[in-house]
Amino acid sequence: MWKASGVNVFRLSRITDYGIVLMAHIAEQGDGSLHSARDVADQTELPLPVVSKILKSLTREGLLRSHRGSKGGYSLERSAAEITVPQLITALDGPIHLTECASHSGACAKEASCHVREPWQRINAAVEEALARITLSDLISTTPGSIVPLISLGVDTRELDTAAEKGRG
Amino acid sequence: MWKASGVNVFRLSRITDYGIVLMAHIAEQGDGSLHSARDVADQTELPLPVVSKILKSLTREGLLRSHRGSKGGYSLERSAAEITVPQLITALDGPIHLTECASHSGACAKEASCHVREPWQRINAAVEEALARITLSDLISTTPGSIVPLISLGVDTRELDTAAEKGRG
DNA sequence: GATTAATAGGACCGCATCCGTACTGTATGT
DNA sequence: ACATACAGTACGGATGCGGTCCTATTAATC
Repeated sequence: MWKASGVNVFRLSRITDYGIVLMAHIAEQGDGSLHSARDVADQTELPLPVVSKILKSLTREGLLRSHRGSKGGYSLERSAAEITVPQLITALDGPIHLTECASHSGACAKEASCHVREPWQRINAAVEEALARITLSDLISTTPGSIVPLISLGVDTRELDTAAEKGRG
Repeated sequence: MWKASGVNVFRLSRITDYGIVLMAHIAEQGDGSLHSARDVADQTELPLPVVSKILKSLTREGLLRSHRGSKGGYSLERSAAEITVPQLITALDGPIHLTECASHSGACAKEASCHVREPWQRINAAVEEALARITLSDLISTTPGSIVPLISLGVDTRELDTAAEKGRG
């Protein structure tokens, strides 16, 4: 059966997906370590042009510090604990606006007759908040059973499951 | 200056955006009320074909109940308080998987060398959880100052602002 | 100073897919 | 019967992501 839109529209871009992988890789080697785009590409098994492009963007957005010339490379601008997921997303995908009308007033011609604009902004804030509580260092903590990030969110995964059940009727 | 990818990729589809508006409109009239696609389209000032398409999807996903024939229309299958945002998103945009590797193992050929897969799944769950705490009735509550959904999340918006500042360096 | 290695910035295009429309079929009330 | 309204599908245009390539600039090394 068809759906109104695609199969899975609510996603981050592949560039951002890769970007987080790259940042995690760099962070794993220590906050001050230096990495050339080539090295990172080799070790993550991602195409060099893509890696290069992403690292350049992250540098321009202030998340990485670049060192040009021979023996150059990239290092974290701040410590991994100070880099949050929304910062990474914003750097690569642009500001987090789940819908057009969640961003700013004036974006939608139907604003006057629409009663959902302000709630959308709240939803947007809720998502951004949830993500802001997860830092790059959380992403590289290698304790498999750890649910520290979720606990800090006050998350009870049982509720999620329950809601999903109900959603499926 | 260019970016690695577009200006704002992390968004819901327009169909889902509309879908929430439509559901909110229907819910506003009361849980049992009946609405034809034409009426909803007229009142929300959205194109009828689009509205029709979305309502059909929502029906098939179990969020609306349809009544065919003359004097037919759509009504909520459940009360507005029992319909959550992730259910709406899932119905129209498909399951919430922020990235490919957040969905299921085997989707990414680089799984073996990737240390970020499990954290991505946690991020995904965090977002879904945050959204699951917001119901359709929250969206139509017309109390402008209400931050009940945010409070239930334990959200402190000052932290978000601070993080955003830091992100911009 | 020449050379090499590495980042900076941007141009370009194929391809996927979202968005909206149109059309046929089926059910229901008058 | 007829009109109304939903069900399901097919289809095309436009947008923009995903990935590559090229040139300029900067820094270390010999």
